[in-house]
Amino acid sequence: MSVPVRRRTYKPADERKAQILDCALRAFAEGGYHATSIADVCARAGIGRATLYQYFEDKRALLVALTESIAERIVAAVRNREPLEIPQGFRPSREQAVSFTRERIVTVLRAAFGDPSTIRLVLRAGRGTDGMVDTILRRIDDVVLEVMEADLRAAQEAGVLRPIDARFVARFLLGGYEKVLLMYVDEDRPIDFDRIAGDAALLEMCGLFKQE
Amino acid sequence: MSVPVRRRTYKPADERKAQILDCALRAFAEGGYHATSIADVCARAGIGRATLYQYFEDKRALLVALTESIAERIVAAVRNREPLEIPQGFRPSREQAVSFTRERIVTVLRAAFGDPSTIRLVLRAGRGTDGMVDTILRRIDDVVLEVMEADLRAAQEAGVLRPIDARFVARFLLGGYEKVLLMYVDEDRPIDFDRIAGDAALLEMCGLFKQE
Amino acid sequence: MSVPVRRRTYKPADERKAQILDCALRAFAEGGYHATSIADVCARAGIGRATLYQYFEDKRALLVALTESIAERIVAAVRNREPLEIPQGFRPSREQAVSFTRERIVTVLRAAFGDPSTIRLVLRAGRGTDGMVDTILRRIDDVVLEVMEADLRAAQEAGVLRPIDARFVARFLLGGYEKVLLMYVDEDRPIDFDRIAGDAALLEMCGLFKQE
Amino acid sequence: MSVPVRRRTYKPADERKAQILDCALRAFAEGGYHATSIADVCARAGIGRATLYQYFEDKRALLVALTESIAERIVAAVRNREPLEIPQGFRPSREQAVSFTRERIVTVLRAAFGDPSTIRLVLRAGRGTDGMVDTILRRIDDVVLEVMEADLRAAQEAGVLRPIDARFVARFLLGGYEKVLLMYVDEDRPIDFDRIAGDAALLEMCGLFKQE
DNA sequence: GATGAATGAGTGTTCATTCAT
DNA sequence: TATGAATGAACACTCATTCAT
Repeated sequence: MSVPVRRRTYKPADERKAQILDCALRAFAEGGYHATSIADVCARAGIGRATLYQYFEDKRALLVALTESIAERIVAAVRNREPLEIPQGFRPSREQAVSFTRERIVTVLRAAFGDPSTIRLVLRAGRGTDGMVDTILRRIDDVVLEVMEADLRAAQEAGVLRPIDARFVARFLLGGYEKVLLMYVDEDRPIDFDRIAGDAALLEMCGLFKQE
Repeated sequence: MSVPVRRRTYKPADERKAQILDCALRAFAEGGYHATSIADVCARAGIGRATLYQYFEDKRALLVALTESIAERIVAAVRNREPLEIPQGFRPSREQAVSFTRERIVTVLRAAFGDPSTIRLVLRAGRGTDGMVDTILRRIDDVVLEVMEADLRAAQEAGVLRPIDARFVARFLLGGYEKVLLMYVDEDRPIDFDRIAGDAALLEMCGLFKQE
Repeated sequence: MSVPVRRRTYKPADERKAQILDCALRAFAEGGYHATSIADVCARAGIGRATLYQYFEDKRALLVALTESIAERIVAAVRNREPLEIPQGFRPSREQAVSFTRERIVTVLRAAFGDPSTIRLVLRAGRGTDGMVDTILRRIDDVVLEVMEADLRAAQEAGVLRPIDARFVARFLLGGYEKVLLMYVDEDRPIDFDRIAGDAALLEMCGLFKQE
Repeated sequence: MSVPVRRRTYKPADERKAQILDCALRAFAEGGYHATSIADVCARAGIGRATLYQYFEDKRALLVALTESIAERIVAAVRNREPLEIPQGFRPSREQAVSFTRERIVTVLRAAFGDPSTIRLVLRAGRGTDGMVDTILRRIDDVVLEVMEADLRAAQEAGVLRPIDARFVARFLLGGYEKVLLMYVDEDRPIDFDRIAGDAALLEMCGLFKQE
């Protein structure tokens, strides 16, 4: 029956800012951007509503900053990978190709989509809320697609992969990963990156059709 | 400087209802559910705001009805397909498998996602707006996945396809199609179903790895 | 102890708009623009807060519209006067000049500043609240000064009045009237236009210096 | 992109207080009381917001103190004048009267309204913001009117001036001076006290009516 | 069947002000 | 003395929704 008294807490500015971003991420991911009020975010952070406005212009700016920070992380993770180098005349076996692909996939997925809130925000909650945010999300897409395409092209040029339109394939595969990740997230199951990468690698490399 | 005078128009109830649904679809698809106001929808339909409430309980109900109607269409389209029947001992060639797959894909895509507004609504605008709507969208997903899985299982049992987890594969492929469709829609290009189906069929069946 | 239940009332749009303007005038005049909340204005009008926003963009627009409407009234009143025509060679006596001046003054004051709320708004509450409002208030000033100057010039050219800078004199006299009006208003006394005009006319025409 | 780093500065208490008052005067005069935030004032003074509260209770108290200090200055200036003494039976010529009046006017105006910020604050920005402030402003008015009236009465009793209601005349003239000063200030022109006093003295003493 | 007018409930946002250092 | 950080209290404003015609 008593109002929960919250003691004023103090933090250095950057810690507080980071904390707010973190709370916002979880709040937006769980409830969606529109359904989440500034009050919700602040309650999570244990701060007054006005405090949030010391760090972010407005609600929109909060989402933009949040998305931006995620984008940076993902872009860094993705770009950090060694570029694919296929030695002149190298002819991997099917098993080698599958296993190699699996490794590459699992690394990126883990780095970029390690936590469920990020997945939800990037693939759902953020989409269509605001022009600026969409732009940032598209940038993420573009960067991820770019490295996927680069990989594909390199392998195609080395004669290892079939020459299907790399742009198309990259899109298609990314869509596949996203859908599968969302499945885990929606069902609230811990994401089994190894399994996903294993199945996907096999599918990507060898297709479904069973010969002889 | 003058308010555009709108003459009062009369229509039979079901026509009006259909018209409102149509306007709502386009409005929601273009601007997103939250960013679209009842006033926007009514303006498109050339009716007063109060009129809409004669046909729909509230904004949410409007979206639900809209999604429901789309769900019905898609479910019908998807279920309408002949179930996949593979004659005992039939061994198709790779070319046959690819071409057959292409046909099945193109049919479903056309039926289910023939128009861009539907794609936008089902894959974006609707998601995460409301529990009921999400349920319906999940139903669409489930139905589509169900037939895809059924196909896969049948072909696996007939020994034609590799035994990768059918549930996973169905998800993955559906995700791929969705992402590619969204690409077209986002870039405002007419969707080239044949091309998509062609590339996807090859990828699905044969994978990327090139054997000599 | 019971919440005062207010029945919803209906009015044609222009009546409501006029009523809101009227309530706003009184509210702003009494409490000042900033200290008056939208809720105050609405309470006076017996309407819900949202209703006000059907008629005015925002609080600022309300004040602008209000000032504009007052400006129109004053400008009309002031411009409506017969222009001063002094017949060639006419030499009025001092008494004639004073009495004539008194008449002109009383007419304009009555027309322009007939009610205390208007005086308060124009001379106080409106000033310095907003660029647009200030512009309108300046327009009122300009128009009033313009006709005062015109009168002065005409009389100076006819040789009836002393050639003191007409622009200066107009300002100075207007300032005098305003200050006196505010005195009445501040002391909440009914304004005695005849007395004001009488004293002012004598002062203006004959000055203080007593010649025997 | 970088926040302007402000080094912490230290000052003796009364200097700081005076400095804050000075900054507040200019800030309020330029932007008006309500539109000026505490932050604005502090930015001008180059101090943190919390520092201001070491010197003034609150925003209102700041304005009160400011107005008070101005009031003191004006009251002192006005009261400092020699009281008007007219020798028994002295009959000044018109020219003497005008010239004498001019001198008295120019002295007071210079002393009381020497700087534009003060004019703006006293005649505009301060008005109607707060009961206490209004009281102080009224005190200024009263004191100024009091000496004007005293002058007038003395001269009337000496038979030099026409017996028009002294209270009214004082108001009227003060209003005139104020309006003219504001004109200069609004147009951002340096105030030409001599010219004002010259024209006003002539007008006051002799009126507009031209006798041959 | 249609709608102009009215509104409650809610949200984002601001700003003067306080606390802890 | 000075201030960065935190905040309550207030307020403007929006929008889905309802009422009376």
